[in-house]
Amino acid sequence: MGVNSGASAIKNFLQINPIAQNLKSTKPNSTINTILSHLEAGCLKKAVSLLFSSPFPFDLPLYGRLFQLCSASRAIVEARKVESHLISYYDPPPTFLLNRAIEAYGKCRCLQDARELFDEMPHRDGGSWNALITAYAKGGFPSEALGLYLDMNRSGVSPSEVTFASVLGSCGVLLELGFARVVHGFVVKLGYGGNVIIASALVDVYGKCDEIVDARRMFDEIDRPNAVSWNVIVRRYLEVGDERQSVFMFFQTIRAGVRPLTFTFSSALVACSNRQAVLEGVQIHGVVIKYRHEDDEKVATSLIDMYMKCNDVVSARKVFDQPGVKDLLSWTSMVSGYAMAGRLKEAQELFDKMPERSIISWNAMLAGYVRSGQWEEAQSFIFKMCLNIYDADGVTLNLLLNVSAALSDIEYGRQIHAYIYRHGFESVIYVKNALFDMYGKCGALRRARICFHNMSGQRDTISWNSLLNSLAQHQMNVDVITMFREMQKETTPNEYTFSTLLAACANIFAYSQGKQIHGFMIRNGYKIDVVSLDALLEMYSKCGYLEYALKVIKTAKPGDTILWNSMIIRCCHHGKAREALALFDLMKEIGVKPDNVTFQAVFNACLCEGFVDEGKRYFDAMINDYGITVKLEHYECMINLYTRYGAMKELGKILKMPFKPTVSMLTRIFDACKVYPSPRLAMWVAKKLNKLNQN
DNA sequence: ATAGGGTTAG
Repeated sequence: MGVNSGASAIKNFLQINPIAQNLKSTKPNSTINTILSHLEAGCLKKAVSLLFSSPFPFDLPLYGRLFQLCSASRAIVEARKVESHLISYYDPPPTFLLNRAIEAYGKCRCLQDARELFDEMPHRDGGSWNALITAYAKGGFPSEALGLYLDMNRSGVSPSEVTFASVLGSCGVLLELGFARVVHGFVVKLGYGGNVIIASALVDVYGKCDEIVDARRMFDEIDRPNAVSWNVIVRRYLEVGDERQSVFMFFQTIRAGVRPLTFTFSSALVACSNRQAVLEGVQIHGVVIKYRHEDDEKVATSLIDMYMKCNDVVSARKVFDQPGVKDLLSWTSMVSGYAMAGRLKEAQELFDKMPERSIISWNAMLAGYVRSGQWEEAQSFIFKMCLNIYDADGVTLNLLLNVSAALSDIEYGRQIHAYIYRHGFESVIYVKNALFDMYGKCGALRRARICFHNMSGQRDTISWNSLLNSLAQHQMNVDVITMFREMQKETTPNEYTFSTLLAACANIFAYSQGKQIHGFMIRNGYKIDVVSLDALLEMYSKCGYLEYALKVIKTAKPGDTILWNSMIIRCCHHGKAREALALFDLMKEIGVKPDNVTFQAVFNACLCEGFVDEGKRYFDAMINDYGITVKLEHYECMINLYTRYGAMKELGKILKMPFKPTVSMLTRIFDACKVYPSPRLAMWVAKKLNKLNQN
């Protein structure tokens, strides 16, 4: 070991041939002055190049300063030269300076150099261990860092606060909860529990390991949390999905009088977007302005994102149009916002104007087309994309697979599969999931089965949901229910699982299974969102248990008008118009606001049972009490009602509508006139129809 | 003569 290190080669050379020590410079002071003036001018390279024109040792602080500069500018070549000079003229060189050298190598990500120097040091102290452990931890080798920490303990060197900080960071990366707990004990034993940096690191590890309660307990133990501590707790709450607490802790930061970091703003704003909490988002915007962060691109990006995800496009645009916030990120965010809001024209326009684009910008735009199901547009966008990018990533491949699945284009899907194989994306679980999903949706069940089998050992909830979906899509309803049992042996279902499952139950009228699933959801505390609630209603209604569905719908949120609408429609399908109308009354009682679709459904219910007077009353109420603009569809319903039951007088009145009657309306009126004689109306409609026929 | 914790667009 160590033969490849430049520094050690020179050292070996000097040991057998120490001519350097015999050289004498005529003007040592002039050399050092030139070096200092280069450093003053910020020119590290020039300063270092002059080192060896002085065959004398320099003062120790100069080496220290040089190493620090090398660290800061990641100058590996210079760091090696400084080390050479140091070990040439000091024997032995002071340990603290070699520690600085290890740090410099670490910062330059030359872990090999750091390790060799460490191994060859004649005398090591705790600082040397710390420098190397930090180098590994920060250089992306957390397990090596932990290994070194164990070596350190074995060699009898006591860890310090610095050691613990790095070690806890590595535990966080590796999700080594057990290791972290042991370290925590040691921290307390050595009396470092009050150190805010270590305490924050502990909060971070516990949070990352999903132990948010312990994280919070640790946080509460900190005497005076600083900006980083607050940042950590806000972030960790966000990442475990407790957005409410995340936002709450953000405002606590302000109350504690701590100025939040820009990162903290971003986290809190993401938390707001996830909860659609625009009011809190606006408050955070206020804090942004108070702390003069408005023109920080990163904060602005988070603001744009928050407003976009809360459907406030105007405010998002306002932030974006502020001077000085436009960068790649905020452009991308804006495009993504438009795209995800389904405003693809605006998204594409902005995308075309972007001064530069990253793969994420391309993905964002494509995701918009995919989300809105605009497959043809997606295809032509992909064509352009292929000509312009060379760095497709996992997300790109996912989207491409979604497109080929939607178009059932298995040929294209296979090509993407080949690309995935060639570029080593096969190990990425979400790419695999999308691939499997594609084969399933294209009906290539044999290929899908192979994919699913190949994924054994790393299948997650999404893989299983995909399987259930593809079975459901092929009407294999019984298999959906069977495979759900298999799924539970391997992973836990989520809300999406249940909507598929309940739909399968509904298709085969499997009431008892459906009911069991409902019970399962309740027992296991799944939140029943609009989609699964709708699936439940559908299952109970289809299985003929309307009363039960009615019981369930009362647990819906007042905002979910759609659920009530589809429930009213379902009642009509079962010929239960009275129940449908009762539902409408119940809506009023509970405070659910009906919309135009609700009234269409209500009119249809009246049509089923021949409730002409009620229909007219509801129609008037829609206009006068609810202020809903009457659409052509509503007139259609009313005309159906009046023609079917011969309410010719009302029919005549309603025809003064602000729309041109459609052909089907006219035909229906004409037919009604034959059953319920109404000469004037007959004349009017005959004229209209004739005119149409002539044209 | 010193080190250390947090990382933001799909």
